[in-house]
Amino acid sequence: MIERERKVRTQHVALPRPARAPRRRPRRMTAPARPRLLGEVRRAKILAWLREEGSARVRALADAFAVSEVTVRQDLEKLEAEGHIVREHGGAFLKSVPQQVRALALQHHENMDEKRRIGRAAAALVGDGETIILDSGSTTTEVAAALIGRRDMTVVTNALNIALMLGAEPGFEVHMPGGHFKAPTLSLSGDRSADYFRGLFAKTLFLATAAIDVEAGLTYPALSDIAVKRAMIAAADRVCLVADASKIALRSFTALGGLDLVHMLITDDRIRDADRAAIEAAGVEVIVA
Amino acid sequence: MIERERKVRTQHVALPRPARAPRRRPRRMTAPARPRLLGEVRRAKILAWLREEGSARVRALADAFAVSEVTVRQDLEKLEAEGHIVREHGGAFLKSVPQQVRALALQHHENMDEKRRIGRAAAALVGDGETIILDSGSTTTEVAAALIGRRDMTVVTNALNIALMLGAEPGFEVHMPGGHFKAPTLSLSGDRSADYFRGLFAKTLFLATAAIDVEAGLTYPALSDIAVKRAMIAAADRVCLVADASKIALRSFTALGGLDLVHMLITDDRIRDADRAAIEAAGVEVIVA
DNA sequence: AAGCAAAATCGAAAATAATCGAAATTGCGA
DNA sequence: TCGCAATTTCGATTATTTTCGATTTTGCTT
Repeated sequence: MIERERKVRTQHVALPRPARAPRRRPRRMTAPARPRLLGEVRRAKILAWLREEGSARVRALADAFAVSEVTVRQDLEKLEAEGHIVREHGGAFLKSVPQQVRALALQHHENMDEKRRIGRAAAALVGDGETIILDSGSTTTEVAAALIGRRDMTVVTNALNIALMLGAEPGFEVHMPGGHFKAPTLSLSGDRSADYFRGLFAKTLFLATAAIDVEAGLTYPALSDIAVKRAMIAAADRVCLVADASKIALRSFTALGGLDLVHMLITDDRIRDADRAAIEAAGVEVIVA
Repeated sequence: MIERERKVRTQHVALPRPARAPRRRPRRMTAPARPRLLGEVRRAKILAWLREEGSARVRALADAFAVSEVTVRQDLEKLEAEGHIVREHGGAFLKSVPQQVRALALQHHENMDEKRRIGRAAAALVGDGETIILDSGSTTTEVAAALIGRRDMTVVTNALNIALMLGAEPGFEVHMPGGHFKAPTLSLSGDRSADYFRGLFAKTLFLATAAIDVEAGLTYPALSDIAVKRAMIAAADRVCLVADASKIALRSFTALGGLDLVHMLITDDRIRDADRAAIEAAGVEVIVA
């Protein structure tokens, strides 16, 4: 064990330096705009850590990246200035409006683990800078949560909780259709909602559903949602259904339409082989998260 | 009196696990099993605990997070000040959902007492069964809070927090215009918001403002709100401005129009006599809450 | 009800930990 | 070698948490 003596001046020569390779960098004719990007890399990693953990302590970060706590503090200061994080005495954390808002959606706390996986898989289909439409629902809320950290996204959603979650994030533009507010789903619906989507185009729609059935197609408990969902489908290039496996081979009250309306389904691994085969036979790409 | 073992400070100095980075760890004899949580994170976890259990005792929280009971109390005090919980002798419990949503309106926790009085006075102008329009803002949020308990109300609002508050109440129909979501005010704005009000009529509009001035009229910090507010005004029979006295005789960035747009102003008793006289001379009925 | 003891809270000083400012040091490229 | 900018060091400052005694509340017994 190395004795931690503070007065030794030449201590640094013995320090382990895992990051730096002794290889010489080839000389460049054009000087790069940023001579040092090591700092940027570290900051990006700190941000990644924060997105994973939610918060970080200055000392832990200093240890992890083998830099002084002062440097970490400067990094955090920069990240804070960019609006990504909030700094506090012992470290920093992400603005967790999302956490708070996620708890707002009262019902449907079942299958959360599957829904989270589906959300991550769905988010992987979206690239930075795209425009997407997010339906309301607990699964689509998880899609929204998984999108946090993206840049230059434009999101259109009829779900108030999703708007609140993403609207506070830097790099997100959030738009909502108007309509009649329904408390159980925290969503807007009605004819006026549908009108909003006229003349609007998005790359991908993540659609929620109450029940999927090969014969009945997509069915919903309430009539009023149907118009909005039709309008959303019409406005999107690609329709991606997100639904956990418990909804497959069920029927609800009113039908939106057949499976030919959607291009892909993201679900979890509890889907039965027979169902999967039938859905794929209907021309829908099935992704198991 | 039971002596609890709290003062055990110096236990084993040498941990069996060899430290990966022997960089520098200046005198830390007492290594807590888990690094202490960030204050904000701890408060978030307390909130999560409360959402799970419904209530919590100070002693249990102190044990769970390995902090003193005083610290827990301070945390609870903070959470109470933010409007999330209600504190009582042995611990704390969660507020009702509408009350929590009220706390969502992030900024402007100033002059809350005046705003609450203004809200109550404004609500007194509204009868059961009427249709009203509620602008976004902290004062209009108080109007909404004061309306809770009414029957057969129809409310049109561009404020997400108001929609969430009232939408869950029985006896309330809530509609929202579409538009671009702005996080600081939790509101929707833009041209599409304005379009929504076309062909819509309401008895009373409760309008918020950033600044009132007899000469400059009503002024706002952002241009994008103006269109929505104009449309709201056009859709309402009676326009009722709600603003605490600190906003009187100020000017903001862009003008909506003169005081002739509004029929009444509800404010608090800090309004100066001269201002009141000037506003009344402009044809606006002034109500002091 | 009234009284009493245990438990919980409050206020403020003390202890601990983290931050800030500014000078000194280092790494890297010209 | 120099220069620049990122990083570190160190003392002073600031924020947070704990300690401790006084006070209030609660729960129980009479």
